[in-house]
Amino acid sequence: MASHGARGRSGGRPTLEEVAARAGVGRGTVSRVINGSPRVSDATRAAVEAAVAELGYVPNTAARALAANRTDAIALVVPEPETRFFSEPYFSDMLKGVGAELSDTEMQLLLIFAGSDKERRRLAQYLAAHRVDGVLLVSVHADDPLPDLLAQLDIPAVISGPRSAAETLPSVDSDNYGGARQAVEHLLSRGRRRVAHITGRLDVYGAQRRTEGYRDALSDAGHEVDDALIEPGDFTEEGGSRAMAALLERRPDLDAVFAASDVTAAGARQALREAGRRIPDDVALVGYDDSAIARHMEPPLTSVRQPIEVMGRRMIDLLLTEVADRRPLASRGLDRRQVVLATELVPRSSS
Amino acid sequence: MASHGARGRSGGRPTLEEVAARAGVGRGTVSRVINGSPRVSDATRAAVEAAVAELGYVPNTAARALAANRTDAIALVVPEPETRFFSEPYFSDMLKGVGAELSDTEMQLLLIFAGSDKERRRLAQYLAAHRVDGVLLVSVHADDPLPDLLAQLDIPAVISGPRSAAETLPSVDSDNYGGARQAVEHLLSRGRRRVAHITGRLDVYGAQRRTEGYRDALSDAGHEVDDALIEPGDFTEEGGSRAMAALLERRPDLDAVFAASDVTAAGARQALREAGRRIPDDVALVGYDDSAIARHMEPPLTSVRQPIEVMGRRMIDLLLTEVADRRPLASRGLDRRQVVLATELVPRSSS
DNA sequence: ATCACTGGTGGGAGCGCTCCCACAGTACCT
DNA sequence: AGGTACTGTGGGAGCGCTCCCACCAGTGAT
Repeated sequence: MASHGARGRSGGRPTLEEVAARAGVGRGTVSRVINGSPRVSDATRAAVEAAVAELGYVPNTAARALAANRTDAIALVVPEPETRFFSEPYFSDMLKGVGAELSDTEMQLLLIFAGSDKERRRLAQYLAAHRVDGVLLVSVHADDPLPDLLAQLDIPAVISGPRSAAETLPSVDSDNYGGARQAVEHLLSRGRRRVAHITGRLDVYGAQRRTEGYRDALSDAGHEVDDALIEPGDFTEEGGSRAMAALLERRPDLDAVFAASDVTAAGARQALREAGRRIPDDVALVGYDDSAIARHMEPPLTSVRQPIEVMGRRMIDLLLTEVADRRPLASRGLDRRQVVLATELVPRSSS
Repeated sequence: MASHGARGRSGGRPTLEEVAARAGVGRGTVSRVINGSPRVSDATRAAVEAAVAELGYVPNTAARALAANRTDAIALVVPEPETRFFSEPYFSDMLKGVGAELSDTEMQLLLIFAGSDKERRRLAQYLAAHRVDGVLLVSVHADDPLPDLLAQLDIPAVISGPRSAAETLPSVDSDNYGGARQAVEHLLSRGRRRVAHITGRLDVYGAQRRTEGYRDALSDAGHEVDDALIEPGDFTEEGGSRAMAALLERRPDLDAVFAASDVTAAGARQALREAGRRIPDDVALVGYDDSAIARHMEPPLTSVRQPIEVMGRRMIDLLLTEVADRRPLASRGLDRRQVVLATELVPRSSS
């Protein structure tokens, strides 16, 4: 853990100037070495590195930020209360990917919750102060003012889950449409014929796409799409349960359900059980997310897995590119950088 | 969200200087107003505030940090991989308390994971660069070098869960000893006579205290402490299960178990069930933490609840005091600031 | 020998603040 | 009238970097 032996006189930490003196070079040269500029001779570089090691020099971030007008920090903004953040394995996986991708960088990651109004005001203030070089936005609703604020402040941002087909921000998403198709095609291949669908919150673009995937998978397979087999949910367990009850009432002959999330599926399972339907014997059930819930459900739930960790990594990729492009005067806005990652169906005994 | 209307010429954000010019005062005066100094006349203050609002001025944190040698940020350091952090509701509750207590402050909270060696090296570097004014340490093992590093760098720190009775750092903890006593006394009051104990990791001070509480509760009630009824665990489910099996083999007549954590209790329950013992009929079970596991267990688990959110708040209290004391030359080291909070037994049907 | 260059280097200027000293103004004693 | 003690204020001097321009060899072409 570094040598903290020798120190500058004033009892404080050594400065660039002191390193320069010790190495017998100028300030500029030390700065070049520290920042890995190639325009330094090997001998000089070695001398500077020795001085750095001897003094235990660590650059002063504040000074660097002031002089270079950058912070070397990016924020992961979660517009939800802490509680949801922790309960959803989604976030933890994403954070893992983000952390991994960031680990060979100098960038520092800040985690900022903006669930309450108060927290959002603080965040706005924080961003206005340009305390981060870029922002990672997760689970943003279509009408959130945050993306606009960021654009206005000219702060690079990447969003996970575009807000619409016309998303202007760089984004990373999984293939919601394709994932939904996989789920429905799987059910059809198992011989199911009356496949119902409980949607997610339809103000979330990804949820819309899943519903579209459901429709297209059915019609492409030569089935007609029966609107009576579609019931809106809201990604919650209660919503799933309520929707399932409604579907059973309307179409008691259904033999399969594609739920827009695992949590929704858990609610649906509850309603099915109360109605005396067996899973998968009477009704096959497929969820979305492949979360812990899916593995622990009774019976284990077939689900569509998203590569969340990879999504985290790709978001960092995009953001770092954005940040780097911002340094000189880069041309932006034209090339929409939207990444879409493939999903995978994980079959279990619920279907 | 602030007015971002008028701007300084250079296209950039307005500076102190510009605010001063606009308000017709000097730089020093604006600085005083911004920092809430009382040595400013009301008229001047009003003029400055107006200028600030008109220009949408936001102080440059880097400049402030450089000039004032502080960062207005503190770090919550978690020496565990992300995964554990997210799975334990402990952390989420603590974070809630910390966030709440920090919300009427200018302080920014950074969440830093230091589970791997690589991450720890980065953290050391980060701390050496003095990028935070203080550190909150959670779940630190007795032999962790982190506290020493912090002391060496002279960075204020507060620890949750002292490393030993001789802890030198300010700390916040719940009353592990008392909590254990509550658990055992509860079991005795229910008529149990052969109360076993599965310990936590005994290199964790809190776990030791729980075991001491178990012993003292028994002997104070006039029971002899039988070492054959004590089996070491490690806070994990497997550990709990293994320990329970060992106990059953050694003392098949036991009629109650106090487990050092809910997770341990979950493991014990498994082993008891496999041995054909009914809970609570044959064996009563009490856990520790009152986590979600306790509520969802079958049967629901009696457990000892710690006021984790409050602990988070108190940690911030202590840390902010430390940080403030550090500004002038305060006398430290003498008054050990150790906070211990009371626990509460939550009885459920497992006992 | 002269004139380009080019890789390597030193150091001034400045980033936007806070700190602190100096000073004007007023008030209240001797 | 002359001190003494404030309160409120302006502005110089940094904080420790990065940026950039100037400069000094050396090298090869003319």
